[in-house]
Amino acid sequence: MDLDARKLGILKAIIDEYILSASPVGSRAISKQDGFNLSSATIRNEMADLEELGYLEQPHTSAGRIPSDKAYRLYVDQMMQKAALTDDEIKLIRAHLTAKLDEVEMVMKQTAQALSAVTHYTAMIMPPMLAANRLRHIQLVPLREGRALMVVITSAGFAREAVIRVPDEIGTGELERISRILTERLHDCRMDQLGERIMQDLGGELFERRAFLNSMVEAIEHKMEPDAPNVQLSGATNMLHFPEYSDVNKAKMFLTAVEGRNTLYELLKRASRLEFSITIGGENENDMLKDCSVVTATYQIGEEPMGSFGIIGPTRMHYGKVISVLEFMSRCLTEMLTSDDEE
Amino acid sequence: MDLDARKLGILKAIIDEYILSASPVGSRAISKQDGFNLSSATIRNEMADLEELGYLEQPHTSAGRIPSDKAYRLYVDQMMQKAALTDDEIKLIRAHLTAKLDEVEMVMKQTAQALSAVTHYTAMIMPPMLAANRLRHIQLVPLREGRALMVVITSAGFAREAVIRVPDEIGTGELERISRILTERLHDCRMDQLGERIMQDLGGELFERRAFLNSMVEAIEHKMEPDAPNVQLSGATNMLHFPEYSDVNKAKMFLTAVEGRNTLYELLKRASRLEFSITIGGENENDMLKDCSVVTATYQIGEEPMGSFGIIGPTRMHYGKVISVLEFMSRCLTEMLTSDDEE
DNA sequence: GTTAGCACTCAACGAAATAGAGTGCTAACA
DNA sequence: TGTTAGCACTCTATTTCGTTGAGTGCTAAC
Repeated sequence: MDLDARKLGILKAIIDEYILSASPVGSRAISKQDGFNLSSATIRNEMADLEELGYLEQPHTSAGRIPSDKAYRLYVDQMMQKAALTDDEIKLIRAHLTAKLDEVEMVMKQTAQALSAVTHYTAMIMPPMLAANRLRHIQLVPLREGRALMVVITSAGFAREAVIRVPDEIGTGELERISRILTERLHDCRMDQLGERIMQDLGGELFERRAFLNSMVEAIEHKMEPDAPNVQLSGATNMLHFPEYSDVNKAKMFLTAVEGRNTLYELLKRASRLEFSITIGGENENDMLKDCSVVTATYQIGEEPMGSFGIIGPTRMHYGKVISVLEFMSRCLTEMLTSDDEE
Repeated sequence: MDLDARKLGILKAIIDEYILSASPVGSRAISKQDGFNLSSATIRNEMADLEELGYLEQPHTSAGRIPSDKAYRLYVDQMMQKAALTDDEIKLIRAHLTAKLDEVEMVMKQTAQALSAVTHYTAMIMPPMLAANRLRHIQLVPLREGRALMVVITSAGFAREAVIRVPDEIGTGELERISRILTERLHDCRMDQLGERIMQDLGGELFERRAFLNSMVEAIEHKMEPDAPNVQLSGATNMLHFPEYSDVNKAKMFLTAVEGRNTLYELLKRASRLEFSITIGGENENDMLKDCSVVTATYQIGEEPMGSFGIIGPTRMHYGKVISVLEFMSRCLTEMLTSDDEE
């Protein structure tokens, strides 16, 4: 028994239908569709075959069939057409993004909102990883009693702050001097090499400040990698509109899983290695997401991949549309973050 | 007919019971309690009176009674005892807050999490309003092509960044000079008076930079007030545990209302005027929150009120505990943000 | 003023009946 | 050999209806 063209066609029709209706698809519904001039009985035979092959499942004897994860995988890999964005959708996205966004955090928030608004699924995005950025400026500003605020600014215009301890013997003037020397010497140094460079280059001139520089490096390194709490989430409640989540307990499970950002953080971190990824139902490592599909993409600054973002929805997701939206958004983001109009 | 001591006692017993059980309280349940040596029939008579007075409601004829908003108001104003925090609760809060929190945003996040974890309700917090802070440092860092990153640092150690346009004729050296002059002259100026001061004081020395300074002031003012998207939220899904929200639609309504932060922002902004506030059910202006109670408090830096935070829960909320938790948290936050150990 | 007693109400629960969608199989057909 | 009509069968979802039990309101007696 083989997956011939007709079986494929029927499977595609079933998946398309199920994505819309969310309820098991019967043989009659398919046989009535244009294109197949087959009776429901014939479709039934084919459906039985497809079930045996693992592409369809039957919730119970007298129900229609629903696609399995395996079917979605086939669908995504071979059968699906991308759905171009409508003008309205593009407008909606632009409306979220064109407002003057001068903070990255705002860009992240707006992106997540745009994604969830346009797809009606749940959107998530991880802020940029700054490892590949280059240093532009370091400034130490004294606060009260042995503390200073260190501000580090990168080539792409990101700023990171941290409060650090300052040994008593370092005064305001000295902080200023250290700032100036570091800014001068480390200009254009990759952020993830800052540690080595500070330690190597500056042995001479700032030798007696070794310990202090060490604590600065530590603070910088800590701030460059985004953390779980920095993951932006939007539209988690969208899931409640889907019949899959009409059961309060399922909804609770899902919402609890995404509310603590750790799950999403892991997801996005792994996803940042691939330009694009689709994970369907059981393919997810996280048990909480066994009924969900996750589609992710990445954005860049210049040529350098900076972070990832994505959509979580029911396995019965409108993949074609989601993929198009993410591709579009990836271009938008890369453009926004790369252009000079952005922080 | 009057609210005598016995009626008050019975009302309190009913409210206490209902807060625990969430289901209508019958006369027998009260008459069996120690303290009242009254038969259920007597209680029934009193309950009928209390209903007539507007303190109790009956979902249907043969059900027990539930407290009205008016009853909760009376309860909160006159009858309730504060519930001291248990050691475990204090530990839980400290566990969230003692981790080295060097960014305000992290403090906000952790506070919200601690509040929702310890109360099992939904917590929200608004980041500090910096109007009353004083300027500590201004730094302009050139980015590419006519842009600079402006970093403003305040006395309490907060930093705000904004990308601003720089006229072509202003070079790197000039940016440095402007930074230095502004930092010197405006040192310790209240953030909300920065605009006037810049414009008045510096007419002479930086006269030809008037337009540029103007755009700086504008950017600063924009960044000092927290925005709706900055409101931190935690534990929204906690509400799903309560029988009040076992209906998916109610849950959806609530979650949608809090997901868009605007509602909460309005709530907290209004709340920041009062040191403490309790709003019960229908007292809420927002229709979405007619079934909820909102309890808010404020935190300070030094003597200056900085922002507000609060709890949203069902009207059947454990007010005594929530109030204690918020009072405790208010002290914690004020201490954290005031002490030198904080950004 | 308090209480026992009783008839009454109403939501909640569960069993039984019904409807309807859909299947699998068989036999006939092209 | 693939396709189709027909039919018995299965199983869920929905409705109906009786039952249960918590709780009330009222009355009459204490």
